[in-house]
Amino acid sequence: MPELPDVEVFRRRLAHASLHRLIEHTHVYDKSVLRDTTAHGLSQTLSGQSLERTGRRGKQLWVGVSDGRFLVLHFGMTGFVAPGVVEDPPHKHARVSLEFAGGRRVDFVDQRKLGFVTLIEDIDEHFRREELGPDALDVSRSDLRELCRSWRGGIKSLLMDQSTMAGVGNIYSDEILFQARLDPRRCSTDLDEASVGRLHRRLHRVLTTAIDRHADPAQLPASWLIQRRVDGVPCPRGNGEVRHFRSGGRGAFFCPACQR
DNA sequence: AGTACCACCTGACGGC
DNA sequence: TGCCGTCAGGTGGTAC
Repeated sequence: MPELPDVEVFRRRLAHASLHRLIEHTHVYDKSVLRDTTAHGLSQTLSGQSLERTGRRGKQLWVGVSDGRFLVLHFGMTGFVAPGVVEDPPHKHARVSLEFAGGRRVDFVDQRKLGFVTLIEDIDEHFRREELGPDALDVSRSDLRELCRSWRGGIKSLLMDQSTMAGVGNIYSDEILFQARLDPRRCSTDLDEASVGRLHRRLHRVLTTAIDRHADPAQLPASWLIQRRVDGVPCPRGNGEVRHFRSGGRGAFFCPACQR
């Protein structure tokens, strides 16, 4: 689930619940989500410190620790941040939780364990090593024009490639292409200037609107494709029917009548 | 360079 | 009720 808007919501939630509070305890319920660190290492680093700032690049959330290091969270398909209080039992699928002075707790929950938690020294080096492109919200129209020109594949795979731009996944790529009225299978080099302009505008508009609505599909406009991801249902514009196809092993949806 | 396919995990759902 | 196959919004490796 978690794409850029979801992770931005997690970031704000985490910041609200945890910044500038002393970390008293670190619990690791499942060490398989830890990358390049151990339960002991994580606890040693975090206990007695505080979290001072938060940031995000694409789908990765980073947190600046008071000792100068960074905690980096990735949510895979099923991860999220769940704030609470220490008296409450941890979430069923909590893998790591931090307890703060004053009684608050934040759980890193990840049912399918496809996400990770790591501790790193240098955030820029981390993103380089991950080969993460610029955050999708930082991509300018001319950047996008250049990316479309140099990418040899389909437009949907360009949007979803995290080294090209970071943050867009399967769901939001379909939404952006629906709103930009572009066939997801189109080759990116074929896009004319007007199409690149629409794509850029919708890239930003979809992501920022989703953030404003707390990345909650139920709160997103009915004119969006997001709640009509079913083969054969009428498209939100009433022009045609939503179609399902496979794109790189992923289930993708679009409206052949609207998207060219 | 880009794509297809499998794997990683767990759980939900439909069919029988 | 239970077993089985299939599917799921992310990503990495490998083979083409």
